[in-house]
Amino acid sequence: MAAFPESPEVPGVLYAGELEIRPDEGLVLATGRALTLSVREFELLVAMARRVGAIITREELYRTVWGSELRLGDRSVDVYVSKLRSKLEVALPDRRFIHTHPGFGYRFQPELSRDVHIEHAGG
Amino acid sequence: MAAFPESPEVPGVLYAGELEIRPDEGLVLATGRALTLSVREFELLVAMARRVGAIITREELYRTVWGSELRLGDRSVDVYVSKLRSKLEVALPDRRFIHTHPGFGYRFQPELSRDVHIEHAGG
DNA sequence: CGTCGGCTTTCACGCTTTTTTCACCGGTAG
DNA sequence: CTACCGGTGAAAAAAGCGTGAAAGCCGACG
Repeated sequence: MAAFPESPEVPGVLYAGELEIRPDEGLVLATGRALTLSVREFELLVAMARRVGAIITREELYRTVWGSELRLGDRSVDVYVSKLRSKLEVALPDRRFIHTHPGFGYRFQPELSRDVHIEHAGG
Repeated sequence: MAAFPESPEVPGVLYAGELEIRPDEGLVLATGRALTLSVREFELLVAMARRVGAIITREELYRTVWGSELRLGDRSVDVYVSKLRSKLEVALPDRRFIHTHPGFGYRFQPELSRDVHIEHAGG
C-alpha cells in the first residue's frame, strides 16, 4: 500500500523522482506534500519536467514560460532556475533536479546529490 | 482501492480534520458543534471540501458556487473565502483549512496552524 | 407602507507576494 | 589578466490578495 505511485498512473501527471507534478492543477507534491511555487516557478518546472533528460536552451524555456522572445541580457530564466532549485532542495535535500550545461542550457533529471554523505565537522 | 477520507461513516458526508460537512442538510459540524454559515459560505466550503488537496481556481469556484462565469475584477470569491476562513478559525483556532496559492487559486486541506506553539508571556 | 436585519455584492485601501531588473561575485578558459 | 558565463542577493516595480465597510436586495414584522 504505497502512499503515492512510483510510476505514472494518472494521465497528464508528471513524475520525477519523488516529485509529482500536476500541470492542470498547478500543483506539485514532494513525497506527498504540496510545494508552494509561484506561477513562473511552476511553469518553468513543468516545461523542464516535460523534457526530462534533454538540454533545453534559455531561449526555448523563455519562449515556453514567458511566451515571448528572450531579450539579450535578460537573466530571468537564470533567476527562476535559482529560485526553483532552492525550493526543490528544501523539499528534497538529497536530490538534484536541474543541471547546468554551460553555453547550452539546462537539463532536468532527478539524480542523487553528490554529497548525500554526512558532512564531518571541520570538513 | 478507493481513497477514503479519515473515517467515512455516512455516505455523502464530507470529513476534513475535525469538520463534518453534510451537503444535503446544509450542515457543518466542528468537533460536533454546528457552524452558522450563509448559503454562499456553505456552498463554497462544500465545493472546496469535495476537492481536498487540489488547487482550485477562482473561476472554477465561481462557476460551481455562483453558477455563472466570473467576471473580470469580481472579487466575490476572495470575499467569501475571507468570511469562511474567519468562521472556521473561530471554530477551530489551531487548524488552517484554506490555503492561498497566489496566481493559481485556493487549496482546501486541514493542516495545523503554524503557530500552535505557546506565545511567550509578555510577547 | 416604512423599518429592520441578514445576506450578498461592490468598492477601496493597504499589505504581501511575485516578477523584473540590477549588480556583484566566483569560476573558467584563452 | 581579460572576457565570458552563470549563481544569486537585493532593490524596484507590478500584480495579487485580505478585508472593512458601504450599498443593494429582500423577506419579516409592526
